[in-house]
Amino acid sequence: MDKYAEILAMAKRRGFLYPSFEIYGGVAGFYDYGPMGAALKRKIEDQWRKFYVLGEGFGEIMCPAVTPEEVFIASGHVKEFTDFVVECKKCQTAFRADHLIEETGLKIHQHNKETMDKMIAEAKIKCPQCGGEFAEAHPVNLMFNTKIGVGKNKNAYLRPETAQGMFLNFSSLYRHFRERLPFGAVQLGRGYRNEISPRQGLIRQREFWMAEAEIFFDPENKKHPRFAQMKDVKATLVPNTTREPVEMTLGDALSKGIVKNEALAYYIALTSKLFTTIGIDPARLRFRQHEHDEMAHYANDCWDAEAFLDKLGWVEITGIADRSAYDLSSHMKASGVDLSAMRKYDAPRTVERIAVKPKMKELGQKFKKDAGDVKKALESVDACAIGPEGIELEINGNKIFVEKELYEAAKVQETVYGERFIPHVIEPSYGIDRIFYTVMDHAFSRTKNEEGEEYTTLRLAPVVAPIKVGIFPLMCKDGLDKIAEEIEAKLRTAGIECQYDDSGSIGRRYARMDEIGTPWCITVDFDTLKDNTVTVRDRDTKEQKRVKIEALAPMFREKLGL
RNA sequence: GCGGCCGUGGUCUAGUGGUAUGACGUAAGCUUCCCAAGCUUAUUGUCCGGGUCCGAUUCCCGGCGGCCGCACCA
Repeated sequence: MDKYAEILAMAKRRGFLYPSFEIYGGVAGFYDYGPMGAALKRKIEDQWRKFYVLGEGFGEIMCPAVTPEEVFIASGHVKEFTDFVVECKKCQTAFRADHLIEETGLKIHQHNKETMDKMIAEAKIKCPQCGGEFAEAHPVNLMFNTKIGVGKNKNAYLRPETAQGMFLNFSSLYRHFRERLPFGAVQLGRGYRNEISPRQGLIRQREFWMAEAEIFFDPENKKHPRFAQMKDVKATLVPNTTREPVEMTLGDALSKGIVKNEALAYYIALTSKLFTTIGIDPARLRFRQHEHDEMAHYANDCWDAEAFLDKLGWVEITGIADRSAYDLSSHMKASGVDLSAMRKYDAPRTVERIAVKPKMKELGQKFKKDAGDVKKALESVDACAIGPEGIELEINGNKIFVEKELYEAAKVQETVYGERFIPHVIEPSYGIDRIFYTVMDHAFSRTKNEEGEEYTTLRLAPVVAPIKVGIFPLMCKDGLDKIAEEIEAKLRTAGIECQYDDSGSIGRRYARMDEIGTPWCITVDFDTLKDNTVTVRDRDTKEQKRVKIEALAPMFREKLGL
């Protein structure tokens, strides 16, 4: 068995992961977290919250997964998540229609079935594999489709990312954070993608957990107020220019222009620190800049955190993207709601501008029910758009001309306190399940004991270990088990997860704890009866030392930083 | 989605047209037991559906799942 298979077998045996719906044959792309897995996952999430909510002071929000269609039309996901696929009639190989067409040098102006079929037919594109004819294109959308309500219902999708929730609530969040940038909102929840063929276990699921932060910046100032604290953090960077890994501090990366702005650099450093804290091996972690054609439809720069996994190679576990103003602009346009922020001037400014005052009586007679829209458009028209004979406007997609008799244009003086702009967004987006698997993979260690048997230890960082302490009576005799049970109760009261075990030999019990990554084990032995001490055994060094029972809870709390 | 290989207790595995082997694990007990010791006892299985057959875990078909390759992975 390879290490990947070993980890999955162990994960199932020890209660970390179960294939979902197993008694009905299972469904690919879904996993259940067992008691150990759910605990480990939650502890990873807790550390993430410690960095983003406690450390950064961001606000955690929770939004529905079921999302009406217009949100994803505006965000671009309906279009970008739909691929047209064609299959060869002869050899059945499937290709993306747009890729085939673009390879011939043609440009696609409309992403629909008719255009794709027509272009493939006209360009006489044949199967690159066998030269066969293609069948008609069919759409493949990666979002789960559903309906809201019965009868007159509304099209909806399960969200493929949690980010949209932060954008939709931008105005409320902006007010919540007292209208000062930068601020961040975060969300930890499930996302859904109807993958065509999910494989590789937790790495590509159809329902998965993500932890996303959207930090809103003034585009003129993508500086991070606490960058000084991060400038000496080292990370392995792979820029898209050289494509060579280099280890350097984020301060250097920024001054050399490898990372474009302070905000991106800050979150690369923060991610590196978070991952080290939860036990990801820095030697198997790198940050790779996306190639220009690799970037998502919304991103203008992106660095992926990639972890090296046994068998799978380098796998993306986090994306840190500069989404610029893409999302807020799109939603502003689609919803008609203002999602801008205000950049206040140090002192109010007096400006002179030409204001257009519509004459409503004439306007009403000419434009009837459109008059209201015309009035709005006139009032916000730019001075340079005013022609000698009138103003050309676009109302609901129609070009109209407003003669100069229908309004008055006059210079006015106004006090302006600032200017409005659409904030830019830096988005660190963490794939929790992938991080979970990385933590398992990097902690998993196999050695041979003296008898040459394979021995598994999960070297989890104590902060994320599901069980912190195993408690064993050496034997169930002379009240040793009673004492052990009392210690268990005491540690639980002190907030330390522990597990009592009196089954099998002492070595077997250590082995069980080692396999689920428990960092410490306590053994109550016959000396305990004499001097009230127990042995505390360390998972990684296997060293034992005697500790007074009363000293146990404070000692573990200190080790765990509680 | 397509093609290839595969599917036996919780895990790994033997084997078979006549209800299935072993190991590990797990549980109870014995053993002053500190790194999967030993002994006794218990425990659970042929992925699902259909077909052929007196009889299918085995042969055939379909589904589901896994692995590999192609495609996909904003």
